[in-house]
Amino acid sequence: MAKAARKYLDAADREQQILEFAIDFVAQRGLRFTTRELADALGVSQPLLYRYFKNRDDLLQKIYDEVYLKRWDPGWNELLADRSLSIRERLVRYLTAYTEAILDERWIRIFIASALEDPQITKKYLGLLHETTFPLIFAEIAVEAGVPVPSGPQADELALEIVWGFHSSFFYMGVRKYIYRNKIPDDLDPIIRARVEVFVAGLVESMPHLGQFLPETEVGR
Amino acid sequence: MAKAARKYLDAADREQQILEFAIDFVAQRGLRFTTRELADALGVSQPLLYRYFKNRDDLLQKIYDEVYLKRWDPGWNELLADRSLSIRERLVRYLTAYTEAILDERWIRIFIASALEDPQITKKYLGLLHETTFPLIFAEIAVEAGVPVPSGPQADELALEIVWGFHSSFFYMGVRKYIYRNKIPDDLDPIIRARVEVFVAGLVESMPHLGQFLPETEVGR
DNA sequence: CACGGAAATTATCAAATGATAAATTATCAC
DNA sequence: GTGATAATTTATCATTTGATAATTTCCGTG
Repeated sequence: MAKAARKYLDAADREQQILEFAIDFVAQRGLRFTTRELADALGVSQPLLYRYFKNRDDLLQKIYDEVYLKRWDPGWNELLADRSLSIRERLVRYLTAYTEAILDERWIRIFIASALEDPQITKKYLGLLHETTFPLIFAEIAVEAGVPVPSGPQADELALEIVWGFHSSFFYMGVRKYIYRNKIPDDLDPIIRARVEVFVAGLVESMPHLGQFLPETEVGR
Repeated sequence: MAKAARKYLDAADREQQILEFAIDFVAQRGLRFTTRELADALGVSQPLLYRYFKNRDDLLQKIYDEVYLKRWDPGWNELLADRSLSIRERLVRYLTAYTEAILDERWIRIFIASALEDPQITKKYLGLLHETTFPLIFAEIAVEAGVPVPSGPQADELALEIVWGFHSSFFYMGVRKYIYRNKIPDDLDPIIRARVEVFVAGLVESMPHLGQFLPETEVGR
């Protein structure tokens, strides 16, 4: 309350306030915003932004850092590896946590907008999925299916693609909601459970025969 | 050759040339391009653009029309309904054609950029999928599974979500390639076949039990 | 080959924009 | 309360930008 009445904020508070506001603002308006639009919407003068941020790009960089950092929970991979739970249950819990983290207007819109502008910005985040989470999911389902994880570059690639397809469908719900502005169901739990069921059942069923989809090159090796 | 040497093109030719060039240009630079950048890159003067396009927004609108129109083949739905082929084969053929149509840098990047700017632009295209193609796919797999298509709003929604998840994974390959700039496999055929196999097998297997994922409300009705 | 009309460029504007410097106002310590 | 200090605003610039008007260049036709 004392803070709210003040006109002159402490530098640290003002910087944080601008940053938080800018995140929402940029999520709505996209990267074409002007510094004046932002300052007007926040109710401060435009040059004030330059007291806290070196320039427009510096502000954007801070926005990216703030949005992307601290959304990734390293505990997720441990959860996926915890064999005291069924693989279906692990996937449901992981995806529930994951969708909760990313189904956020600011996260989705800034993620896509920044990737469109410069793919480097999102590279680190995507690498985490691609190199750690996806192989783990595939391997755990292989255990469930009772077959050895297929090896070889072609088989690895196919496995990754299968998991990509599954996993991306959850991110894509965010795209549908916050970019296409489609309605998506309020309660995601049944959808997560149904998709997990379809995916695990299908992959357990077909994993023994996935080799048939590989090019011949690897067969004789 | 006669056309190539001319400095003063026919109005219709010049308009087409600018439009084609602008599509590539906007796909790369995004919507933040300036009219001068565009004109310079094409090698004409900036005011020339205003001879052919009323203003910047008019050019953008023409770009959207050109990119979105004529990419949708109405024959796709007929193909999906053709029971002389197995459902797996139909899906493989449909998805092969579909991915070929949309795995295009200009299409993907302009689609996402325009949706980010104004979701109205992509609404018609998405409606086609949501209202026609998706229910059809689900119904055909129900036939394959030998069960009646579940009915009721909750069941419809769940069915749509399941197909959304599957179908979007192909569009998402375009996002990965042209927005994230990730490498994706050159040969998509094995991936399409494997994903179709996993999906159909999983859905056939689990469709009889999908009711368990519905909220209780519908059970007693 | 000249001449008329269409196509294109040059010149130019007013508004918008990122950024800086100078002046002003609030807040705190004493 | 008063003055020092930090926070904020006002004033201002140089560029950039979308758009228009005036001028010039090309090209087919008689």
